[in-house]
Formats: sequence, C-alpha cells, structure tokens
Amino acid sequence: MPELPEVETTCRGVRPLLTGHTLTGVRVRCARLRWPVDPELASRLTGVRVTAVSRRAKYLLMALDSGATLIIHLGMSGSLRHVPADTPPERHDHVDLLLGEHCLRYRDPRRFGAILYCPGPVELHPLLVKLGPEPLSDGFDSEVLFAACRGKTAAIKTVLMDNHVVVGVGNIYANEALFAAGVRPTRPAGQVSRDACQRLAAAIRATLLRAIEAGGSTLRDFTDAIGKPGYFQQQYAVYGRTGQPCHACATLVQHTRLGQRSSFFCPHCQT
DNA sequence: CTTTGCACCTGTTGGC
DNA sequence: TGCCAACAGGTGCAAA
Repeated sequence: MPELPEVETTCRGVRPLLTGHTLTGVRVRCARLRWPVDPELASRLTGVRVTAVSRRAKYLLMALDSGATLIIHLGMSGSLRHVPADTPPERHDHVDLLLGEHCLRYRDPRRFGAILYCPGPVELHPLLVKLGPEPLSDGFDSEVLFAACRGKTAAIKTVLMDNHVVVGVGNIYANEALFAAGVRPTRPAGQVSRDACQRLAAAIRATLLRAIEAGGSTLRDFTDAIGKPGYFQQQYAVYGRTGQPCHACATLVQHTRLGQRSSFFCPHCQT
C-alpha cells in the first residue's frame, strides 16, 4: 500500500507521539516479517527513549538515545496505528510499541514489511547505504536523472523506480509522473531528452508533494482508523484507468506490463 | 556491471 | 452464487 506520501504522512503522524518519549515495552505477536524480528527486540527497546523520527526512502527511522535506530518498513500492506494499549489486537496486528497507556500498533497482512534493530550508525545500514537521493531534496534534479538515463536501454519507468537513481517513486507515482511529463513509460531511458528529464523531475516532485499535502490535510489525529493505509485516495490521471478516456485528450488509456508491474499511459499525450 | 525474474505473504477481484 | 486464477501500492536478491 504505502507509497512515499503515505510513509511521509505516517512519519509526521507518529513523530509527536514518539519523540522524547520512553518505550515501556514491546509486544511481538508474530516475528515472521520480511526478515525475522529480533527475538531480543523487547529487551533492547524497553526503557529506551526515542530522540527523533525521520524517514529515508520508505524506511521510517526511530532514533534512540542509546545510539541505536529502529527501522520500520511498511512493505506493501503495512500500517502503524495509535491505540490504547489495552485494545484487543486484530488479525495481522504483529507488533506493539508500548508507550505507557498507549501503543503504536504495527499491522501488516502480507508481512512484506520489516522491523529492524540497527545498533550502529543507521546511514551505514546495508539497506540504506546504497540508496539514491530523496526525490524532494536538492540531491535530486533533472541533471541527476538525465545522467542516470545516459546509455541505458531499460525503460524510463524502470529507471524512475530504481532506488539507486532516486528513492520513493513507486508504481503509482511513476505512472502518474510519466503522464504529467508526457513521456511514455516504455521509452528507452537513453532516448529521453534533457528537456523531458526536466519535466519528469518536476513532475515527480509535484506529484509526490500534492499527495503528501492531501494526506496531511486528511490527517488531523494520527489515531486509530486514520492510521490505516489507503486513507487518502486521490484522483489518478492514468493509474488503474485502462480503457477510460484521457482527461486531456479523451484517447483511451492503455495498459502494458513492464518488469511485472502494471503500467498505464495515454498513447496520444505520452510519446 | 546490468538486467531479469523470483520470492516473500494474504486479501480482493474478475472471469467463467 | 461459487470457485479459482490472477493480481495488488515493495524491493532485496539470485541468476543470467
């Protein structure tokens, strides 16, 4: 579920609940996530204070005053909810981070997500160390994208979704940004002009920012039901609109498959 | 090194 | 109405 906007919204939602607070316990009901949850997680975290909550790509990073970091990834179906600690867990509620009377509850039906304890410098963690720039930072611009496209025969959409090039661009936003930039997802990256890269970089930024704003305005309290994924659905220009008319020219949106991922485009607007 | 396809899971959907 | 295959927003990793 979570694309970068949902992860960013989750990050902003949990930040005030965690920052400066001490974890009073951890309940692990199911440790079988993408990677097994550390069996010693409870003893490592109990009594430890959270000093900061941030995000890198789609990883949530909870900095601890012990110098360690708790890394949480929501995978495809994960969510964090803020509920009273005595709320009976439902199916797929795998982990609770206890905060006195309340807790942060991790739910993940597909269990593609992860909860990892990183004792050392988190920026050196194997999962983070090779990541490309954040799409909303100065580290990502059209020149970075253009350079990454040089000489590549792979489809531009594949490059946009490559975490070594830029992080956080999932399937939905790759499709949407390509439409906004007028670039066909199947176009070989090496044939994408500097000008098109300019439009793509801007479109990625605008598309993500718009979604984050939509999420932020939906989100008043990060409590209970609001923490669930898909809580802000927005209008997509092409994603999931196979056979429906393009909003710009009424040509029917086409569907194709690129590296096992659904791709949608307007054959008239995108070249 | 690049590129491709698989694997990890469960829940939902669409076609027959 | 019922059943089952196909598919779902991620992404690390093995294999080619």
